Amino acid sequence: MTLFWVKGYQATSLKDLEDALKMRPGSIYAAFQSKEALFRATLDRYSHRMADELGQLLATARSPLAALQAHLEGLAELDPCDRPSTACMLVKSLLEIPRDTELRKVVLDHLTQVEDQLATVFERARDLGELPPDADPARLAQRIQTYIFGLKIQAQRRTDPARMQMLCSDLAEEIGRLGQAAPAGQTAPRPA
Amino acid sequence: MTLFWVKGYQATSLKDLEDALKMRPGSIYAAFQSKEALFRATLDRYSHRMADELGQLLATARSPLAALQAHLEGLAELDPCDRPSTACMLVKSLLEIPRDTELRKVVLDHLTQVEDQLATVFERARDLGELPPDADPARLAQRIQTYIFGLKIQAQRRTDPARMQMLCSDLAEEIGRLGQAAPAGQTAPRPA
DNA sequence: GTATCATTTGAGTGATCGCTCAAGAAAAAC
DNA sequence: GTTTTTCTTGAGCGATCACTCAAATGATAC
Repeated sequence: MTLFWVKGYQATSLKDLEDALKMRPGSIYAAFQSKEALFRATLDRYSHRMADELGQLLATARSPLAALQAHLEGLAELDPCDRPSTACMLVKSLLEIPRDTELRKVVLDHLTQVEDQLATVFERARDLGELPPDADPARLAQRIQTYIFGLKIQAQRRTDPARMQMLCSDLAEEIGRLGQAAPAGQTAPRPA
Repeated sequence: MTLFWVKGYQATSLKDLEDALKMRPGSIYAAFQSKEALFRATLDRYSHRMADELGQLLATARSPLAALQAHLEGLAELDPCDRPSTACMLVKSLLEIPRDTELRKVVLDHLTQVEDQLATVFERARDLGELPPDADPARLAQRIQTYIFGLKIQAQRRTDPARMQMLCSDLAEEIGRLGQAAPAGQTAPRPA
C-alpha cells in the first residue's frame, strides 16, 4: 500500500512490488490476480484505515463538531513521519486514473463512502443540537471534504509548517463557526 | 498541452505526442529537447493562461473580492466543454511527480506564483477598503487556493451539477464574509 | 522413504517505453 | 539547374513494461 500510495499506480512497477513484497512475479500473480487487482486491494485497505481513523477520532472527541475540527487541525502535522505520504491516496488515484475505467469507479465509490461518513458526523452534530436543525449534513460533508482535499494537497508542497498550521486553523475555525452561527431563536450549545 | 493535461505526464507516451503534434519522433526531439522539456513548456503555457484568466476576471469584475468570488462560482460549470480537464494541471502534476526532482521544483514554483497573484488581489482588496486593514493577504491567498484545489478535485468526480453549484456558492460566500466581518470600528464598503 | 499436492521460482514472452540517427525531402542560396 | 542548408522521416536502439509457465522447491500424507 505504501508503495502505491507514494509512487502512484502507474509509476509503481512490478519490480518495485517484487522488492516490497519479497515475492517473485509468479507468486504475486498467484496471490493476487493482476497489478490492478492488487491496487484495488490497497485502495480498500486505505479506505478502511481512513474510516477507522475518523471513527476513532469521533469516539475520543468531546463532540462530533469538535472531532471534525480536530481532524482538520491534525492535517497540519502531516509530515511524513508516521504516514508514507501527505497526499490522499484516493485523490491521487482519482487524478491519475483515466475516465470510463472500472478502477475509476472503485475510487469514486470510496470517495463517496468517506463523504457519507462525514455526513453522518454532521447529522449527529445536528441531532445533538450543535448545529441548527435546518443544517444540511450532506452539503456540509461535501464542504469539509473539499477542505480536506485542498489541505492535503497543500501539505504536499512542504512549505513552512507554521503557515500550514495557520491554514488548518482557519478552516477548522470555519467549521466551528457553523455551530455558532445559529439562525434566529437558535442557541448554540456549549459542549463540555 | 491538452494531452499532458488530461492524461498526465507519465501516461502520455511519445506515440500520443506524435499523433497530437503530427510530428515524427526526430522532429519532436529537434524542436524540444526531450519529453520532459516539452512537458515543462506546457506547464509554463498552462500557468500563463491561468494567470491571464484570473487577470482578466479581475479587470472585468466590479471589485477584487467580487472577482475572486466569481472565480469560485465559475468552477461550478467546469464541465469539459471548453476546458480539456476539470482538474488543475499543476495539482495533477504535483501529485504524480516524485520528490527531489527538477520537474517538481518547476511545479512548486508555478503554484507559488499563482498564490502570489492571489495575494496581490487580496492586498488590493484591503487597500480598497474591502477588507479590514489588519487582513493578511498571504494567509487569505493560501486559503482561497486551498478552496480552489479542493473544488477542482470535486469537479473531477462528475457528480450532480447542482451540488457542485451549491458547493462553489458556499465557498464563495465564505470569501464574501471576509469583507463583511470587519473588526470593531470598521465598516465594510458596499461596492457598486 | 515415497508419493502427492501446493507454492515459489526466474528466465523468458511480446509489447511498449523514450530516444537516436543515417538517409531522404524540402527550402534557400546562388 | 545546381549546390548548400534546414528540416523531416521512420526504422531501430536498449531498456523496461506487465505478465506467463515449465521446472524446482517445499510441505503434507501415507
